Amino acid sequence: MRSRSEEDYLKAIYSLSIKGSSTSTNEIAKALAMKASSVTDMVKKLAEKKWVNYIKYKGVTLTKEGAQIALQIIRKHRLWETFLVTNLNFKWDEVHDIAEQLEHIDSIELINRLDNHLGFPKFDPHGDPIPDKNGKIQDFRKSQPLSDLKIGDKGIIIGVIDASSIFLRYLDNEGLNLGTEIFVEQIFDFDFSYKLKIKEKFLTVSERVSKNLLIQF
Amino acid sequence: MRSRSEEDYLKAIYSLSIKGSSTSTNEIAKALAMKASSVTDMVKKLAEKKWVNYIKYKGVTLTKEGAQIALQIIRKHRLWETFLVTNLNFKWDEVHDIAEQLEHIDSIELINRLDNHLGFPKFDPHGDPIPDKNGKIQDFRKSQPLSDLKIGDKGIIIGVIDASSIFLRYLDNEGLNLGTEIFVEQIFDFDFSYKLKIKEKFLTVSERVSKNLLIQF
DNA sequence: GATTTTTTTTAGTCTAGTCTAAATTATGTT
DNA sequence: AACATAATTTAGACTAGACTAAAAAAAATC
Repeated sequence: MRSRSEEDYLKAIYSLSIKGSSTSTNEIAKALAMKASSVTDMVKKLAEKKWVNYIKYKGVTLTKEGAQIALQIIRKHRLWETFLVTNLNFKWDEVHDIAEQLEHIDSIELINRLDNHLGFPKFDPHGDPIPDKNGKIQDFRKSQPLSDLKIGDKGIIIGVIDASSIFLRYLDNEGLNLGTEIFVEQIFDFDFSYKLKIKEKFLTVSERVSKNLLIQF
Repeated sequence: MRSRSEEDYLKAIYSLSIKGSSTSTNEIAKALAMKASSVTDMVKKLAEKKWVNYIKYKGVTLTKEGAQIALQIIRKHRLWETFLVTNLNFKWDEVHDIAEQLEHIDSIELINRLDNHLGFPKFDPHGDPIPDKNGKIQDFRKSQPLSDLKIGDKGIIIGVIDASSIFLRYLDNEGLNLGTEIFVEQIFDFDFSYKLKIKEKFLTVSERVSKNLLIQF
């Protein structure tokens, strides 16, 4: 069996290793709001259980088994978040702390039934992918029309709904290309036009455009 | 804040004090599968927090506050059990261990929303009463038609669904009165008639009768 | 390449919650 | 009431998981 603490470490290491391959004890300490010395201790224990590879002074990586465990915890976290938002009407920004507790409930049967109950969702309310029971995740993220974003949201353009050449030419002309990162600076109430920030420059687009641009968030 | 361990103790003391008023450390130890010495230690700590009254060698009782906490944990336990059975289709005998974990999730908002989502049930799938958010419990238990009982179940007759005089006369004639204790000896598959044991005597009633007799279990 | 700074580990301490074994108190029996 | 037995508490030890302070290693700077 795994302690709650061990699970927290594995999850943190997983998240950190998305960026770089190897993770330092210091980074883990920062992520978990702990001291580096505590991390060293725990990492040794995790290494003994074959959940991480650890070389003194050289950092930590997850083993296959460790990554699998981390993915299952993330699966639980995201399924619970989905449950809280879709069934209990929480706002998506209120659910993190509760899911942080629920993710440690130990029952595979429970989580599979919850998954089924929710209709096997592929993404959680934040748009993050939910690993399936084998730990597989869909590595593309959910997209939504720009018109669904709110002030302060950001994302990357990954597609269009209206694929007419006239629209595509317009986008090209304005510098709105696949992969362009946008930030919603302002939304004007009177006509729902969007003021976007793109690489330190500003651009305002109409409501019509906002409804036809797909944003990965 | 309360530790999981403290909560387990309070809940155990509450359950034990339903029977007698004061509870011994030994009883608590038995209930929690621990040693009496461990219980003594914890009980002292609970006394310091004013959750129990404790006099050396004389036993333990819950304070008002301690009882209130225990009731809230029981509330969580029974609401989660209800959720597991009614929303996730678990059998009523599969849910205890999972609810034992879920009852420690710390969020009042969560449990109130769950309560609302389930339609403010007054009894859990085992027929045990669910305390409301103020800790109030309905002290009569749920009733159900005899036809919902299984072999080996027992209960007391507390009412009828069909209140026609012809049915009531039939019951009276057969000795089936309010307060009569019945035991389900057998259920015949071919016509769903019920063989009941009543004070060492046997009586078989039809499916029709079984659907109209309310049993408190 | 030597030295300083930063990162990481080691060594020792602390707390919560458990245990065992011994001591103490209460209870039951004659 | 005295003694035997049972229940309870105390004393001391252990583990997990955290911490602080000091030592050691790695990285950065000159």
